[in-house]
Amino acid sequence: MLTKFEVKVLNLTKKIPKGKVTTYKEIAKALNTKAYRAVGTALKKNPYAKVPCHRVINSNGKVGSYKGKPNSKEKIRLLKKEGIEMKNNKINLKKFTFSFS
DNA sequence: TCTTTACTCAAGG
DNA sequence: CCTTGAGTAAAGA
Repeated sequence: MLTKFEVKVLNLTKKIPKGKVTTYKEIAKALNTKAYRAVGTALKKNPYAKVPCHRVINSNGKVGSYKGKPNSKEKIRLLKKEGIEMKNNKINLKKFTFSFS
């Protein structure tokens, strides 16, 4: 059962274009809320294949967690494959952060 | 840079 | 009601 909040989060996350990444903060902002943590909670609770959770990272440029593990190598590698440049496990937010309108 | 603390809110117990 | 969580920001060391 998905809540309204989760639907919003998933919807936005699905809109993330390839080669781009989004931060939890941006998503929360797009939802007009401050529930940064709730965003992450919603993503982890919804193993929706259509949702590229791996494109959602922390505002500090780190990938944060994925599949319940911090700095998941898979996530990093996948992002890198997407075309995201990285600096010692950190992503260039300035270039690859996608902003919602 | 790292750690601690405070803030915040949804979900689960 | 209390704890947890895929966070963020500010402050201190």
